[in-house]
Amino acid sequence: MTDSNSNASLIAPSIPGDALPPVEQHAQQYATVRNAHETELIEDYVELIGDLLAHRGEARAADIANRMAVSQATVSKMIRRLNELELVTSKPYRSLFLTEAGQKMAETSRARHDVVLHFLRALGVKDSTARIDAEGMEHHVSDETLAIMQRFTKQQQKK
Amino acid sequence: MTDSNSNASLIAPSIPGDALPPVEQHAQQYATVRNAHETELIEDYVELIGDLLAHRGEARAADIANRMAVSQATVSKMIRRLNELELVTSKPYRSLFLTEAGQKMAETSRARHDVVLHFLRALGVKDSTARIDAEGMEHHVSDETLAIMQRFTKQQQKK
DNA sequence: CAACATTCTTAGCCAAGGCTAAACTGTTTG
DNA sequence: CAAACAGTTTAGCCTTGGCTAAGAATGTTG
Ligand SMILES: [Mn+2]
Ligand SMILES: [Mn+2]
Ligand SMILES: [Mn+2]
Ligand SMILES: [Mn+2]
Repeated sequence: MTDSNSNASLIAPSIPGDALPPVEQHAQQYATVRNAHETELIEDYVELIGDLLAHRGEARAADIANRMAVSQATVSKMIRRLNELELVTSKPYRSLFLTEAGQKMAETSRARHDVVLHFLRALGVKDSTARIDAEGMEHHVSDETLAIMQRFTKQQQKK
Repeated sequence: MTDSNSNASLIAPSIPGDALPPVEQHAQQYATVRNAHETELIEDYVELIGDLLAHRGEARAADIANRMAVSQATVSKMIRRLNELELVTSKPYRSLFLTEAGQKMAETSRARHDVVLHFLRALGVKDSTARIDAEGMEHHVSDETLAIMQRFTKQQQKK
């Protein structure tokens, strides 16, 4: 039992209230998350490569390693994967470039990332926190929610 | 773009199109996400086990497998991990139970999950979408953002 | 232009999180 | 009470995404 609702100004008592969702719906939740996890690192790489190309003119493996706080070996291996997925082109020991498909993914990811980041700031989250949260959240936000976030941000800015 | 935001007094926005963040800050973003990914599946398991115990009285591996849309073998392996982490206790072929630490994690995760879910609904996202988004987002929301979400939800409910 | 520094790749290791197939245990029921 | 069935575990496989250490390519500079 232990029914001491002392400082429970929080949300859910959870015990009697909310029932479990139906199995199929519940399963769908987890499956969608697993799915997002398969693509999110790829998206982050492609988005970063696009940003480096846009802001620095070139995208070197060492820059990616530094920005991601990951070893160069890890980046090198990932670049081979991106190559196989035909998202980047690369000659050994040279800067990277995005394929058509890569550019498209970079744009989409960047746009989505920005919507989430601007939304969090509009909500009142401080910039450094918003950046951290957005980096993870972006991969788990549906188009429906994204549209609502965008509307909210615009509304907030009018005031 | 070009943030005309109230509390963005921190980083200089500069050029339209947002400059890259400083390397250390950028690296911190990715590192935080990697960190979250190490614990999120554990949290989902523990949270689900807590919910099953609360709503069904027992938590069987088969139920978890069904709800997560994952094989029983996968669940069995994960239960061994949860055991080693001393989050659950289990006798072979019997229902699971949470340790003290497990109960604490379940409560914390459930509370956070609910805050995110209720926030999304308060924003105007439809329930089925909100549930899916919340399942992924919850692991990437800072305490700061969580508090703001909670405030927003309460505010919205007053209307 | 030779030496040194930086960058990049390769090889080999590891843990996490999936899977299938097969064996084992516990429960139900004919 | 012995089968049959349902639930659980184990074994073995795979991919992803990290790491370190070592060596090869490139770039810089005395
Ligand atoms: Mn991103
Ligand atoms: Mn990201
Ligand atoms: Mn979750
Ligand atoms: Mn995630």
